[in-house]
Amino acid sequence: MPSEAEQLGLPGHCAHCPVRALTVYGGVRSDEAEAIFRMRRDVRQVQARRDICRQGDPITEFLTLYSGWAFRYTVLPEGSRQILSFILPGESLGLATLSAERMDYSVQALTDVTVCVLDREEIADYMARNPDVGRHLQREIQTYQHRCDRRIAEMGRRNGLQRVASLIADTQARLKRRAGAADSEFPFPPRQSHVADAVGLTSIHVSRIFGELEATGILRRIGRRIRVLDQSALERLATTTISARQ
Amino acid sequence: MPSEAEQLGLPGHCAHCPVRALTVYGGVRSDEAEAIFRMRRDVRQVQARRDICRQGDPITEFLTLYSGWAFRYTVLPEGSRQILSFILPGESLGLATLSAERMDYSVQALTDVTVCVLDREEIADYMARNPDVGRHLQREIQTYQHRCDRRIAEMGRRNGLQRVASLIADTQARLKRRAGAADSEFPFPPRQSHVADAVGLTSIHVSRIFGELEATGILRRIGRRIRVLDQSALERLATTTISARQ
DNA sequence: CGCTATTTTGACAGCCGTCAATGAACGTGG
DNA sequence: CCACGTTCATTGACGGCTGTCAAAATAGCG
Repeated sequence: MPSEAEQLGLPGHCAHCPVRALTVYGGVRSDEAEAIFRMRRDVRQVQARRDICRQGDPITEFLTLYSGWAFRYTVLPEGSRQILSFILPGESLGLATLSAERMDYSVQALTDVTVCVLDREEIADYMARNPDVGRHLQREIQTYQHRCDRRIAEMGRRNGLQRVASLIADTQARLKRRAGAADSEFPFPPRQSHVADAVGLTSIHVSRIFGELEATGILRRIGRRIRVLDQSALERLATTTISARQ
Repeated sequence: MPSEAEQLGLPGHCAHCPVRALTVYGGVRSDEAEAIFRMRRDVRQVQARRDICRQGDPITEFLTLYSGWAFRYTVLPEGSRQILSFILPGESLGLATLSAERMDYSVQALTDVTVCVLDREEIADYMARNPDVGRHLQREIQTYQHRCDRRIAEMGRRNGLQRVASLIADTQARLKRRAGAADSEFPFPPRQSHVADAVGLTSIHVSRIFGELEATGILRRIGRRIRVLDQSALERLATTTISARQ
Protein backbone atom coordinates (compact mmCIF):
# COMPACT_ATOMS: atom_id res chain seq x y z
CA MET A 1 0.00 0.00 0.00
CA PRO A 2 1.19 3.55 -0.69
CA SER A 3 3.02 5.14 2.24
CA GLU A 4 2.28 8.42 3.90
CA ALA A 5 5.00 10.08 1.87
CA GLU A 6 3.41 8.89 -1.35
CA GLN A 7 0.09 10.31 -0.33
CA LEU A 8 1.82 13.67 0.05
CA GLY A 9 3.13 13.30 -3.52
CA LEU A 10 6.60 12.25 -2.45
CA PRO A 11 8.29 9.04 -3.56
CA GLY A 12 7.92 6.13 -1.22
CA HIS A 13 9.08 2.62 -2.00
CA CYS A 14 10.09 2.06 -5.63
CA ALA A 15 7.49 -0.68 -5.84
CA HIS A 16 4.78 1.96 -6.07
CA CYS A 17 6.72 4.42 -8.20
CA PRO A 18 4.44 5.71 -10.94
CA VAL A 19 7.30 6.60 -13.25
CA ARG A 20 9.46 3.52 -12.77
CA ALA A 21 8.20 1.94 -15.96
CA LEU A 22 9.41 4.99 -17.86
CA THR A 23 13.00 4.90 -16.62
CA VAL A 24 15.99 3.33 -18.33
CA TYR A 25 16.35 0.76 -15.61
CA GLY A 26 12.70 0.05 -14.92
CA GLY A 27 9.80 -1.78 -16.43
CA VAL A 28 11.82 -4.76 -17.49
CA ARG A 29 12.16 -7.19 -14.60
CA SER A 30 9.47 -7.94 -12.12
CA ASP A 31 11.75 -8.25 -9.11
CA GLU A 32 13.51 -5.00 -9.77
CA ALA A 33 11.71 -2.60 -7.47
CA GLU A 34 13.40 -4.02 -4.40
CA ALA A 35 16.81 -3.98 -6.06
CA ILE A 36 16.40 -0.40 -7.19
CA PHE A 37 15.14 0.66 -3.79
CA ARG A 38 18.32 -0.67 -2.20
CA MET A 39 20.41 1.53 -4.50
CA ARG A 40 18.44 4.61 -3.63
CA ARG A 41 20.46 7.09 -1.61
CA ASP A 42 18.18 10.08 -1.46
CA VAL A 43 15.11 11.86 -2.73
CA ARG A 44 15.73 15.54 -3.36
CA GLN A 45 13.43 18.46 -3.97
CA VAL A 46 14.61 21.43 -5.97
CA GLN A 47 12.79 24.70 -6.60
CA ALA A 48 12.13 26.05 -10.05
CA ARG A 49 15.05 28.12 -11.43
CA ARG A 50 17.63 26.36 -9.29
CA ASP A 51 20.42 24.23 -10.71
CA ILE A 52 20.24 20.55 -9.86
CA CYS A 53 23.82 20.02 -10.93
CA ARG A 54 26.45 22.04 -12.75
CA GLN A 55 28.87 21.57 -15.58
CA GLY A 56 32.18 20.41 -14.15
CA ASP A 57 30.70 18.74 -11.07
CA PRO A 58 32.18 15.33 -10.28
CA ILE A 59 29.59 12.59 -10.76
CA THR A 60 28.88 10.14 -7.97
CA GLU A 61 25.14 9.74 -8.32
CA PHE A 62 22.68 8.72 -10.97
CA LEU A 63 19.74 11.09 -10.98
CA THR A 64 16.24 10.44 -12.27
CA LEU A 65 13.48 13.01 -12.45
CA TYR A 66 10.53 11.87 -10.35
CA SER A 67 8.20 14.81 -10.91
CA GLY A 68 8.26 18.20 -12.63
CA TRP A 69 10.25 19.41 -15.63
CA ALA A 70 13.96 20.12 -15.90
CA PHE A 71 16.38 20.98 -18.69
CA ARG A 72 20.01 20.37 -19.61
CA TYR A 73 21.94 23.44 -20.72
CA THR A 74 25.34 24.97 -21.31
CA VAL A 75 26.49 28.55 -21.18
CA LEU A 76 28.61 29.88 -24.02
CA PRO A 77 31.61 32.19 -23.66
CA GLU A 78 29.51 35.20 -24.67
CA GLY A 79 27.14 34.38 -21.83
CA SER A 80 24.25 33.07 -23.89
CA ARG A 81 22.53 29.91 -22.80
CA GLN A 82 21.72 26.89 -24.98
CA ILE A 83 19.16 24.43 -23.71
CA LEU A 84 20.19 20.97 -24.90
CA SER A 85 17.01 19.12 -23.97
CA PHE A 86 14.01 19.15 -21.70
CA ILE A 87 13.69 16.35 -19.17
CA LEU A 88 10.34 14.79 -18.27
CA PRO A 89 9.43 12.63 -15.25
CA GLY A 90 11.01 9.19 -15.44
CA GLU A 91 13.90 10.37 -17.58
CA SER A 92 17.42 10.49 -16.22
CA LEU A 93 19.34 13.72 -16.01
CA GLY A 94 21.76 12.27 -18.54
CA LEU A 95 22.74 8.75 -19.53
CA ALA A 96 26.32 9.94 -19.82
CA THR A 97 26.33 10.27 -16.04
CA LEU A 98 26.44 6.49 -15.86
CA SER A 99 30.09 6.46 -16.87
CA ALA A 100 31.45 9.99 -17.24
CA GLU A 101 33.61 11.47 -14.51
CA ARG A 102 32.31 15.01 -14.62
CA MET A 103 29.18 16.73 -15.85
CA ASP A 104 29.75 18.37 -19.18
CA TYR A 105 26.52 20.34 -18.97
CA SER A 106 24.31 21.78 -16.24
CA VAL A 107 20.78 20.77 -15.32
CA GLN A 108 18.21 23.20 -13.97
CA ALA A 109 14.74 22.73 -12.55
CA LEU A 110 12.15 24.33 -14.83
CA THR A 111 9.31 23.76 -12.37
CA ASP A 112 9.63 22.59 -8.79
CA VAL A 113 10.95 19.06 -9.12
CA THR A 114 11.62 15.91 -7.16
CA VAL A 115 14.69 13.87 -8.06
CA CYS A 116 15.56 10.29 -7.17
CA VAL A 117 19.17 9.67 -6.33
CA LEU A 118 20.70 6.24 -7.00
CA ASP A 119 24.25 5.17 -6.28
CA ARG A 120 26.10 5.57 -9.53
CA GLU A 121 28.35 2.50 -9.27
CA GLU A 122 25.57 0.22 -8.14
CA ILE A 123 23.11 1.17 -10.87
CA ALA A 124 25.87 0.99 -13.50
CA ASP A 125 26.73 -2.54 -12.32
CA TYR A 126 23.08 -3.50 -12.25
CA MET A 127 22.57 -2.36 -15.81
CA ALA A 128 25.75 -4.03 -16.99
CA ARG A 129 24.83 -7.35 -15.38
CA ASN A 130 21.24 -7.35 -16.54
CA PRO A 131 21.10 -8.06 -20.27
CA ASP A 132 17.51 -6.87 -20.73
CA VAL A 133 18.21 -3.60 -19.02
CA GLY A 134 21.47 -3.27 -20.93
CA ARG A 135 19.66 -3.67 -24.22
CA HIS A 136 17.11 -1.12 -23.14
CA LEU A 137 19.89 1.30 -22.27
CA GLN A 138 21.48 0.64 -25.63
CA ARG A 139 18.21 1.47 -27.35
CA GLU A 140 17.79 4.65 -25.34
CA ILE A 141 21.28 5.82 -26.22
CA GLN A 142 20.61 5.09 -29.85
CA THR A 143 17.35 7.01 -30.02
CA TYR A 144 19.01 9.87 -28.20
CA GLN A 145 21.72 9.98 -30.84
CA HIS A 146 19.17 9.97 -33.59
CA ARG A 147 17.41 12.81 -31.81
CA CYS A 148 20.66 14.77 -31.72
CA ASP A 149 21.20 14.28 -35.43
CA ARG A 150 17.69 15.50 -36.17
CA ARG A 151 18.26 18.43 -33.89
CA ILE A 152 21.45 19.43 -35.67
CA ALA A 153 19.70 19.25 -39.02
CA GLU A 154 16.93 21.37 -37.63
CA MET A 155 19.16 24.05 -36.19
CA GLY A 156 21.20 24.17 -39.35
CA ARG A 157 18.50 24.23 -41.95
CA ARG A 158 15.12 25.31 -40.64
CA ASN A 159 13.71 28.69 -39.71
CA GLY A 160 12.34 29.82 -36.39
CA LEU A 161 8.73 28.94 -37.05
CA GLN A 162 9.65 25.40 -38.04
CA ARG A 163 11.96 24.96 -35.08
CA VAL A 164 9.35 26.09 -32.57
CA ALA A 165 6.71 23.92 -34.22
CA SER A 166 9.11 21.02 -34.02
CA LEU A 167 9.76 21.52 -30.33
CA ILE A 168 6.04 21.62 -29.61
CA ALA A 169 5.20 18.60 -31.73
CA ASP A 170 8.09 16.70 -30.19
CA THR A 171 6.99 17.50 -26.68
CA GLN A 172 3.45 16.53 -27.53
CA ALA A 173 4.61 13.19 -28.87
CA ARG A 174 6.75 12.48 -25.81
CA LEU A 175 3.89 13.29 -23.47
CA LYS A 176 1.45 11.27 -25.50
CA ARG A 177 3.70 8.22 -25.37
CA ARG A 178 3.59 8.26 -21.58
CA ALA A 179 0.03 9.36 -20.93
CA GLY A 180 -1.66 7.83 -23.90
CA ALA A 181 -4.59 10.09 -23.13
CA ALA A 182 -5.62 13.55 -24.32
CA ASP A 183 -3.04 14.67 -26.79
CA SER A 184 -4.44 17.84 -28.29
CA GLU A 185 -3.96 19.73 -25.05
CA PHE A 186 -1.01 19.22 -22.77
CA PRO A 187 1.12 21.00 -20.13
CA PHE A 188 3.90 23.19 -21.42
CA PRO A 189 5.70 24.92 -18.54
CA PRO A 190 8.68 26.39 -20.47
CA ARG A 191 8.68 30.19 -20.70
CA GLN A 192 9.37 31.79 -24.03
CA SER A 193 12.92 32.41 -22.91
CA HIS A 194 13.34 28.64 -22.47
CA VAL A 195 11.90 27.97 -25.89
CA ALA A 196 14.23 30.62 -27.30
CA ASP A 197 17.30 29.12 -25.68
CA ALA A 198 16.25 25.66 -26.83
CA VAL A 199 15.72 26.46 -30.51
CA GLY A 200 18.35 29.17 -30.86
CA LEU A 201 16.31 32.38 -31.07
CA THR A 202 15.58 35.33 -28.80
CA SER A 203 12.53 35.28 -26.57
CA ILE A 204 11.27 38.34 -28.46
CA HIS A 205 11.27 36.51 -31.72
CA VAL A 206 9.70 33.48 -30.11
CA SER A 207 6.90 35.79 -29.04
CA ARG A 208 6.34 36.80 -32.67
CA ILE A 209 6.35 33.15 -33.69
CA PHE A 210 3.80 32.13 -31.08
CA GLY A 211 1.71 35.03 -32.28
CA GLU A 212 1.89 33.66 -35.79
CA LEU A 213 1.07 30.13 -34.67
CA GLU A 214 -2.04 31.47 -32.95
CA ALA A 215 -2.99 33.83 -35.77
CA THR A 216 -2.95 30.99 -38.27
CA GLY A 217 -5.12 28.87 -35.98
CA ILE A 218 -2.53 26.17 -35.40
CA LEU A 219 -2.54 26.33 -31.61
CA ARG A 220 -3.60 28.27 -28.53
CA ARG A 221 -1.78 28.93 -25.28
CA ILE A 222 -3.85 28.55 -22.14
CA GLY A 223 -1.91 29.33 -19.01
CA ARG A 224 1.09 27.03 -19.00
CA ARG A 225 -0.59 24.62 -21.40
CA ILE A 226 -0.82 24.30 -25.15
CA ARG A 227 -3.83 23.22 -27.15
CA VAL A 228 -3.19 22.15 -30.71
CA LEU A 229 -6.03 23.18 -33.02
CA ASP A 230 -4.60 22.10 -36.37
CA GLN A 231 -2.51 19.01 -35.81
CA SER A 232 -1.64 18.31 -39.40
CA ALA A 233 -0.51 21.89 -40.05
CA LEU A 234 1.70 21.67 -36.97
CA GLU A 235 3.22 18.44 -38.13
CA ARG A 236 3.76 19.75 -41.61
CA LEU A 237 5.83 22.55 -40.13
CA ALA A 238 7.62 20.24 -37.75
CA THR A 239 8.63 17.39 -40.04
CA THR A 240 12.40 17.24 -40.25
CA THR A 241 13.09 14.00 -42.02
CA ILE A 242 11.99 12.91 -45.41
CA SER A 243 9.84 9.83 -45.08
CA ALA A 244 12.26 7.31 -46.50
CA ARG A 245 9.88 4.43 -45.96
CA GLN A 246 7.64 3.88 -48.89
CA MET B 1 55.40 -8.43 -44.36
CA PRO B 2 53.00 -6.18 -46.29
CA SER B 3 51.21 -7.90 -49.13
CA GLU B 4 51.07 -6.86 -52.74
CA ALA B 5 47.68 -5.27 -52.15
CA GLU B 6 49.06 -3.15 -49.36
CA GLN B 7 51.85 -1.91 -51.54
CA LEU B 8 49.19 -0.69 -53.96
CA GLY B 9 47.56 1.21 -51.10
CA LEU B 10 44.84 -1.37 -50.55
CA PRO B 11 44.16 -3.08 -47.25
CA GLY B 12 45.81 -6.44 -46.83
CA HIS B 13 45.75 -8.39 -43.58
CA CYS B 14 44.47 -6.49 -40.57
CA ALA B 15 47.75 -7.17 -38.81
CA HIS B 16 49.38 -4.50 -40.94
CA CYS B 17 46.47 -2.10 -41.01
CA PRO B 18 47.78 1.41 -40.37
CA VAL B 19 44.47 2.68 -39.03
CA ARG B 20 43.51 -0.26 -36.84
CA ALA B 21 44.75 1.45 -33.71
CA LEU B 22 42.33 4.31 -34.43
CA THR B 23 39.18 2.18 -34.68
CA VAL B 24 36.65 1.45 -31.97
CA TYR B 25 37.59 -2.19 -31.92
CA GLY B 26 41.33 -1.91 -32.41
CA GLY B 27 44.40 -0.99 -30.47
CA VAL B 28 43.30 -2.72 -27.31
CA ARG B 29 44.19 -6.41 -27.47
CA SER B 30 47.36 -7.76 -28.98
CA ASP B 31 45.77 -10.86 -30.51
CA GLU B 32 42.97 -8.98 -32.17
CA ALA B 33 44.21 -8.58 -35.72
CA GLU B 34 43.54 -12.21 -36.55
CA ALA B 35 40.09 -12.12 -34.96
CA ILE B 36 39.15 -8.97 -36.84
CA PHE B 37 40.48 -10.32 -40.10
CA ARG B 38 38.16 -13.32 -39.78
CA MET B 39 35.16 -11.00 -39.49
CA ARG B 40 36.13 -9.07 -42.56
CA ARG B 41 33.74 -9.67 -45.43
CA ASP B 42 34.90 -7.18 -48.02
CA VAL B 43 36.99 -4.18 -48.87
CA ARG B 44 35.13 -1.68 -50.97
CA GLN B 45 36.23 1.32 -52.98
CA VAL B 46 33.87 4.20 -53.57
CA GLN B 47 34.41 7.25 -55.76
CA ALA B 48 34.04 10.77 -54.46
CA ARG B 49 30.44 12.09 -54.58
CA ARG B 50 28.92 8.61 -54.43
CA ASP B 51 26.81 7.41 -51.53
CA ILE B 52 28.31 4.58 -49.49
CA CYS B 53 24.97 3.87 -47.86
CA ARG B 54 21.60 5.54 -47.68
CA GLN B 55 19.07 6.51 -45.07
CA GLY B 56 16.56 3.66 -44.75
CA ASP B 57 18.95 0.92 -45.86
CA PRO B 58 18.80 -2.22 -43.72
CA ILE B 59 22.06 -2.72 -41.81
CA THR B 60 23.92 -6.02 -42.05
CA GLU B 61 27.50 -4.79 -42.07
CA PHE B 62 29.73 -2.70 -39.89
CA LEU B 63 31.72 -0.27 -42.01
CA THR B 64 35.00 1.40 -41.16
CA LEU B 65 36.70 4.02 -43.28
CA TYR B 66 40.14 2.79 -44.32
CA SER B 67 41.28 5.74 -46.40
CA GLY B 68 39.85 9.05 -47.64
CA TRP B 69 37.16 11.29 -46.16
CA ALA B 70 33.42 10.71 -45.96
CA PHE B 71 30.49 12.45 -44.32
CA ARG B 72 27.16 11.54 -42.73
CA TYR B 73 24.18 13.60 -43.89
CA THR B 74 20.42 13.84 -44.10
CA VAL B 75 18.17 15.58 -46.58
CA LEU B 76 15.34 17.74 -45.28
CA PRO B 77 11.85 17.93 -46.76
CA GLU B 78 12.68 21.20 -48.54
CA GLY B 79 15.56 19.41 -50.23
CA SER B 80 18.38 21.02 -48.31
CA ARG B 81 21.19 18.87 -47.01
CA GLN B 82 22.62 18.84 -43.52
CA ILE B 83 26.01 17.26 -42.96
CA LEU B 84 26.00 15.65 -39.52
CA SER B 85 29.71 14.87 -39.29
CA PHE B 86 32.83 14.25 -41.29
CA ILE B 87 34.42 10.83 -41.06
CA LEU B 88 38.19 10.32 -41.03
CA PRO B 89 40.20 7.13 -41.68
CA GLY B 90 39.84 4.61 -38.87
CA GLU B 91 36.43 5.92 -37.84
CA SER B 92 33.30 3.88 -38.33
CA LEU B 93 30.46 5.08 -40.52
CA GLY B 94 28.32 5.23 -37.40
CA LEU B 95 28.40 3.46 -34.07
CA ALA B 96 24.63 3.22 -34.20
CA THR B 97 25.06 0.70 -37.03
CA LEU B 98 26.22 -1.80 -34.39
CA SER B 99 22.69 -2.27 -33.19
CA ALA B 100 20.19 -0.28 -35.26
CA GLU B 101 18.09 -2.03 -37.88
CA ARG B 102 18.15 0.64 -40.53
CA MET B 103 20.34 3.59 -41.37
CA ASP B 104 18.79 6.81 -40.19
CA TYR B 105 21.19 8.94 -42.21
CA SER B 106 23.16 8.59 -45.42
CA VAL B 107 26.93 8.46 -45.84
CA GLN B 108 28.72 9.82 -48.88
CA ALA B 109 32.34 9.67 -50.01
CA LEU B 110 33.90 13.12 -49.95
CA THR B 111 37.08 11.96 -51.63
CA ASP B 112 37.71 8.56 -53.20
CA VAL B 113 37.58 6.19 -50.26
CA THR B 114 38.26 2.62 -49.24
CA VAL B 115 35.94 1.01 -46.73
CA CYS B 116 36.43 -2.12 -44.65
CA VAL B 117 33.37 -4.30 -44.25
CA LEU B 118 32.97 -6.41 -41.12
CA ASP B 119 30.13 -8.77 -40.32
CA ARG B 120 27.77 -6.80 -38.11
CA GLU B 121 26.73 -9.60 -35.77
CA GLU B 122 30.24 -10.92 -35.30
CA ILE B 123 31.82 -7.58 -34.48
CA ALA B 124 28.95 -6.70 -32.16
CA ASP B 125 29.45 -9.98 -30.32
CA TYR B 126 33.18 -9.45 -30.21
CA MET B 127 32.76 -6.01 -28.68
CA ALA B 128 30.17 -7.23 -26.21
CA ARG B 129 32.33 -10.13 -25.05
CA ASN B 130 35.53 -8.14 -24.77
CA PRO B 131 35.32 -5.83 -21.73
CA ASP B 132 38.21 -3.59 -22.76
CA VAL B 133 36.75 -3.04 -26.19
CA GLY B 134 33.33 -2.52 -24.67
CA ARG B 135 34.64 0.18 -22.40
CA HIS B 136 36.35 1.80 -25.33
CA LEU B 137 33.11 1.76 -27.27
CA GLN B 138 31.33 3.24 -24.28
CA ARG B 139 33.87 6.06 -24.17
CA GLU B 140 33.50 6.70 -27.89
CA ILE B 141 29.74 6.93 -27.62
CA GLN B 142 30.07 9.30 -24.73
CA THR B 143 32.48 11.65 -26.46
CA TYR B 144 30.24 11.56 -29.50
CA GLN B 145 27.29 12.64 -27.38
CA HIS B 146 29.29 15.44 -25.88
CA ARG B 147 30.26 16.48 -29.40
CA CYS B 148 26.59 16.57 -30.38
CA ASP B 149 25.71 18.75 -27.42
CA ARG B 150 28.48 21.18 -28.28
CA ARG B 151 27.32 21.15 -31.86
CA ILE B 152 23.76 22.01 -30.92
CA ALA B 153 24.97 24.89 -28.76
CA GLU B 154 27.06 26.10 -31.63
CA MET B 155 24.31 25.97 -34.20
CA GLY B 156 21.91 27.66 -31.84
CA ARG B 157 24.03 30.44 -30.50
CA ARG B 158 27.03 31.28 -32.66
CA ASN B 159 27.36 33.16 -35.90
CA GLY B 160 28.75 31.92 -39.18
CA LEU B 161 32.31 33.03 -38.62
CA GLN B 162 32.46 31.26 -35.29
CA ARG B 163 30.87 28.10 -36.65
CA VAL B 164 33.32 27.85 -39.54
CA ALA B 165 36.24 28.57 -37.24
CA SER B 166 34.98 25.88 -34.95
CA LEU B 167 34.76 23.30 -37.74
CA ILE B 168 38.30 24.06 -38.81
CA ALA B 169 39.76 24.01 -35.32
CA ASP B 170 37.90 20.79 -34.59
CA THR B 171 39.19 19.12 -37.72
CA GLN B 172 42.69 20.29 -36.95
CA ALA B 173 42.50 18.82 -33.47
CA ARG B 174 41.20 15.50 -34.74
CA LEU B 175 43.96 15.24 -37.33
CA LYS B 176 46.59 16.27 -34.81
CA ARG B 177 45.51 13.57 -32.41
CA ARG B 178 46.16 10.92 -35.02
CA ALA B 179 49.22 12.28 -36.76
CA GLY B 180 50.84 14.04 -33.86
CA ALA B 181 52.98 15.82 -36.45
CA ALA B 182 52.63 19.14 -38.29
CA ASP B 183 49.48 20.76 -37.03
CA SER B 184 49.53 24.25 -38.48
CA GLU B 185 48.95 22.91 -41.99
CA PHE B 186 46.70 20.00 -42.78
CA PRO B 187 44.53 18.51 -45.54
CA PHE B 188 41.01 19.86 -45.83
CA PRO B 189 39.18 18.27 -48.77
CA PRO B 190 35.64 19.56 -48.10
CA ARG B 191 34.36 22.06 -50.67
CA GLN B 192 32.69 25.20 -49.45
CA SER B 193 29.34 23.61 -50.13
CA HIS B 194 30.24 20.85 -47.67
CA VAL B 195 31.31 23.37 -45.07
CA ALA B 196 28.07 25.25 -45.67
CA ASP B 197 25.93 22.15 -45.26
CA ALA B 198 27.86 21.19 -42.13
CA VAL B 199 27.57 24.51 -40.29
CA GLY B 200 24.17 25.55 -41.61
CA LEU B 201 24.99 28.33 -44.07
CA THR B 202 25.03 28.78 -47.83
CA SER B 203 28.22 28.14 -49.76
CA ILE B 204 28.13 31.77 -50.85
CA HIS B 205 28.23 33.01 -47.32
CA VAL B 206 30.95 30.50 -46.47
CA SER B 207 32.95 32.06 -49.25
CA ARG B 208 32.61 35.47 -47.61
CA ILE B 209 33.64 33.98 -44.29
CA PHE B 210 36.76 32.31 -45.69
CA GLY B 211 37.56 35.65 -47.27
CA GLU B 212 37.34 37.27 -43.88
CA LEU B 213 39.42 34.56 -42.22
CA GLU B 214 42.14 35.17 -44.78
CA ALA B 215 41.84 38.95 -44.70
CA THR B 216 42.36 38.99 -40.96
CA GLY B 217 45.41 36.77 -41.29
CA ILE B 218 43.95 33.85 -39.39
CA LEU B 219 44.49 31.23 -42.08
CA ARG B 220 45.31 30.57 -45.71
CA ARG B 221 43.88 28.04 -48.12
CA ILE B 222 46.39 26.22 -50.27
CA GLY B 223 44.79 23.82 -52.71
CA ARG B 224 42.76 21.41 -50.62
CA ARG B 225 44.76 22.20 -47.50
CA ILE B 226 44.50 24.77 -44.76
CA ARG B 227 47.37 26.52 -43.03
CA VAL B 228 46.59 28.20 -39.76
CA LEU B 229 48.55 31.43 -39.33
CA ASP B 230 47.07 32.68 -36.08
CA GLN B 231 46.22 29.71 -33.94
CA SER B 232 45.10 31.59 -30.86
CA ALA B 233 42.78 33.86 -32.84
CA LEU B 234 41.24 30.79 -34.47
CA GLU B 235 40.71 29.15 -31.12
CA ARG B 236 39.27 32.28 -29.62
CA LEU B 237 36.65 32.26 -32.36
CA ALA B 238 36.07 28.53 -32.06
CA THR B 239 35.72 28.11 -28.30
CA THR B 240 32.23 26.93 -27.53
CA THR B 241 32.37 25.97 -23.90
CA ILE B 242 33.29 28.08 -20.94
CA SER B 243 36.35 26.62 -19.31
CA ALA B 244 34.69 25.21 -16.24
CA ARG B 245 37.95 23.77 -14.91
CA GLN B 246 39.82 26.24 -12.79
C1' DC C 1 -4.23 45.83 -4.81
C1' DG C 2 0.68 46.24 -5.77
C1' DC C 3 4.86 43.90 -7.17
C1' DT C 4 7.52 41.18 -10.21
C1' DA C 5 8.15 38.23 -14.04
C1' DT C 6 6.79 37.65 -18.51
C1' DT C 7 4.98 38.81 -22.90
C1' DT C 8 4.05 41.94 -26.55
C1' DT C 9 4.97 45.76 -29.76
C1' DG C 10 7.52 48.94 -32.81
C1' DA C 11 11.60 50.74 -34.99
C1' DC C 12 15.78 49.76 -36.72
C1' DA C 13 20.09 47.15 -37.88
C1' DG C 14 22.83 43.13 -39.05
C1' DC C 15 23.61 38.54 -40.51
C1' DC C 16 22.73 35.68 -43.91
C1' DG C 17 19.97 33.92 -48.15
C1' DT C 18 18.89 34.51 -53.05
C1' DC C 19 19.84 35.54 -57.70
C1' DA C 20 22.75 36.35 -61.41
C1' DA C 21 27.03 36.98 -63.42
C1' DT C 22 31.98 36.59 -63.45
C1' DG C 23 36.21 34.33 -62.66
C1' DA C 24 39.36 30.58 -61.31
C1' DA C 25 40.75 25.73 -61.09
C1' DC C 26 41.15 21.37 -62.85
C1' DG C 27 40.77 17.42 -65.78
C1' DT C 28 40.03 15.80 -70.65
C1' DG C 29 40.80 15.47 -75.27
C1' DG C 30 42.73 17.21 -79.43
C1' DC D 1 50.72 22.41 -75.37
C1' DC D 2 46.38 24.48 -75.96
C1' DA D 3 41.12 24.36 -76.35
C1' DC D 4 37.24 23.26 -73.75
C1' DG D 5 33.86 21.78 -70.34
C1' DT D 6 32.77 21.15 -65.75
C1' DT D 7 32.98 22.14 -61.12
C1' DC D 8 33.95 25.37 -57.77
C1' DA D 9 34.74 30.03 -55.79
C1' DT D 10 33.87 34.91 -55.84
C1' DT D 11 31.37 39.30 -56.20
C1' DG D 12 27.50 42.68 -56.01
C1' DA D 13 22.79 43.98 -55.30
C1' DC D 14 18.92 43.24 -52.82
C1' DG D 15 15.62 41.20 -49.46
C1' DG D 16 14.13 38.59 -45.44
C1' DC D 17 14.69 36.50 -41.03
C1' DT D 18 16.16 37.42 -36.71
C1' DG D 19 18.61 40.36 -33.05
C1' DT D 20 18.67 44.60 -30.27
C1' DC D 21 16.77 48.22 -27.66
C1' DA D 22 13.21 50.46 -25.25
C1' DA D 23 8.71 50.82 -23.72
C1' DA D 24 4.14 49.35 -22.82
C1' DA D 25 0.88 45.78 -21.69
C1' DT D 26 -0.26 41.57 -19.36
C1' DA D 27 -0.14 37.85 -16.18
C1' DG D 28 0.80 35.79 -11.97
C1' DC D 29 1.20 35.99 -7.09
C1' DG D 30 0.94 37.34 -2.34
